[in-house]
Amino acid sequence: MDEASFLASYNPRDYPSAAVTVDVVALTIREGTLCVLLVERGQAPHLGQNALPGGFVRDETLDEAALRELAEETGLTPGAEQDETLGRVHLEQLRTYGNPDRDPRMRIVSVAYLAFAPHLPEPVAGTDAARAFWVPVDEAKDLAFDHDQILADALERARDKLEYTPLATAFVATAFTIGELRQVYAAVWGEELHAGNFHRKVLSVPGFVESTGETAARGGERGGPKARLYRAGDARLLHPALLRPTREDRIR
Amino acid sequence: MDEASFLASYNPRDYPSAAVTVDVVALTIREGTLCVLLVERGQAPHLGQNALPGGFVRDETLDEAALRELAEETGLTPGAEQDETLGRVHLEQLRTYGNPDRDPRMRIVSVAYLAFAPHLPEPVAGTDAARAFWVPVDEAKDLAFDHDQILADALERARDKLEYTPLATAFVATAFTIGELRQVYAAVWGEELHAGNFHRKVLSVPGFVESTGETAARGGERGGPKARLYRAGDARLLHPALLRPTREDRIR
DNA sequence: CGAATAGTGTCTCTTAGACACTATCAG
DNA sequence: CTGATAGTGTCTAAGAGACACTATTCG
Repeated sequence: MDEASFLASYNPRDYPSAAVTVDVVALTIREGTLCVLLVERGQAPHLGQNALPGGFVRDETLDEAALRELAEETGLTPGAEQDETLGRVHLEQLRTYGNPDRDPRMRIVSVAYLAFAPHLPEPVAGTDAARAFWVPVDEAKDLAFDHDQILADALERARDKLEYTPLATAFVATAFTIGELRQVYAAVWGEELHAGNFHRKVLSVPGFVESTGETAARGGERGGPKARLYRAGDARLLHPALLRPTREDRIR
Repeated sequence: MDEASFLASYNPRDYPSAAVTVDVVALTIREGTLCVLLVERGQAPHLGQNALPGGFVRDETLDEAALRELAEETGLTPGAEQDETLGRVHLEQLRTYGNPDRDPRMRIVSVAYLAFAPHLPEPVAGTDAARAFWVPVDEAKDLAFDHDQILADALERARDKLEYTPLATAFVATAFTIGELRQVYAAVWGEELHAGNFHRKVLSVPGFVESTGETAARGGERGGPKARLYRAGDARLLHPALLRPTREDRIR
């Protein structure tokens, strides 16, 4: 049955319907390590197991549902106030997971979202967020449902997007040094980058970063000169792109 | 409400649920022009308007639903028989559209798919596919619901994927000439490519194409030597990529 | 001071793209 | 023959990456 005839004979009770949820893969960088926001499940199925934060979609857009879930689990408030932290979160749809057997109880179609955030405060006890915590992505295993797969897809997407978009700036403060930006790439890609070449390359991409004219208050923790500060530029795509070191196994 | 507490207190009738559909953006190339498969709606809403083929998701995966819809609308049979045409269709999820007001009757969440197909036969009358037809993408306007937006997103994705994946080979026969491949790029990108440089570039990308050792039966329609034939190689990503001519307006 | 970091200079290799040119084939 | 196409050669400019080097700052 196609959509047209479905609609023509429409009666909500005549057709099977599914529950629609959103799940959010929220990524941030803490102490040089890429971390993901998880919650511990308080009920069956998968009681006690970790899972991605998510929930039922209400009378709202899918994007709104994802932002709401993220806000609830982090204890931050969304909205027009342009919160210095949550207001800067980048949110995008990842993909949708809807295998009939992905939830043991009923058909649940989940729209997964990917969120990039600068350093967020630890979720505060006493709120909805009490059950949420940040975990290094390497330690996020054995998640509930198909969330291992969702996380894997999210990480692959994140690594790709750093190459050709300026999204790395979503992980740092509004003013940042080139070294901080390089640490973002290192954390997400899991490999060190040559500092000198990275520096020159970032500055050579039009619209990636622009100078604030300021300089960092102090040098590095283990020595080194005070670095210049930059803010995100107006480019939406990086050209030329910052390609990862080629790995044959990604190609075939 | 998050997913955990939703599941714990689960009763299907207790919660609002949505209808889940798949919509398919099927692209092919006919006479050098990129075309999309459309159906004419036979019922309200949007009676008589063109729309993307799609339909309700049954007890199957989302991917299966999309393939089934495509098969029904083209009159071809899917399945393990590896049909010379439908078996070679590349199908991937595009994104999910679920704004509360996208359908006037009820909440419908639609998972959109993108299909790349070699030249398919005209849909045959007397079947479900009688209402389906191929339309050049430039002429596919004023579609029902939010299908204009879905089509626009699909075209953007298709143009991107040609750059860094070997998907162009999904638009041609199993054996093809470099010239035919170039016409695929020209049709999707909407701009001519330099024949000589394109030729050398395609052959320089490891795993993109491999020679069959054969030669085309005859030269071009308007003259020219017989071209060598190639088949798709084993690369899943093109490295180096075949980048489109840079356009400043795509970057900012 | 010694170690680490910011930032720059330089060299090599690869790639993109412009242009030119020959060979082959249809009409 | 004429015109169009297949395929190759060559040159230039740009970018990636290796390596070297200086200057600055923390401990």
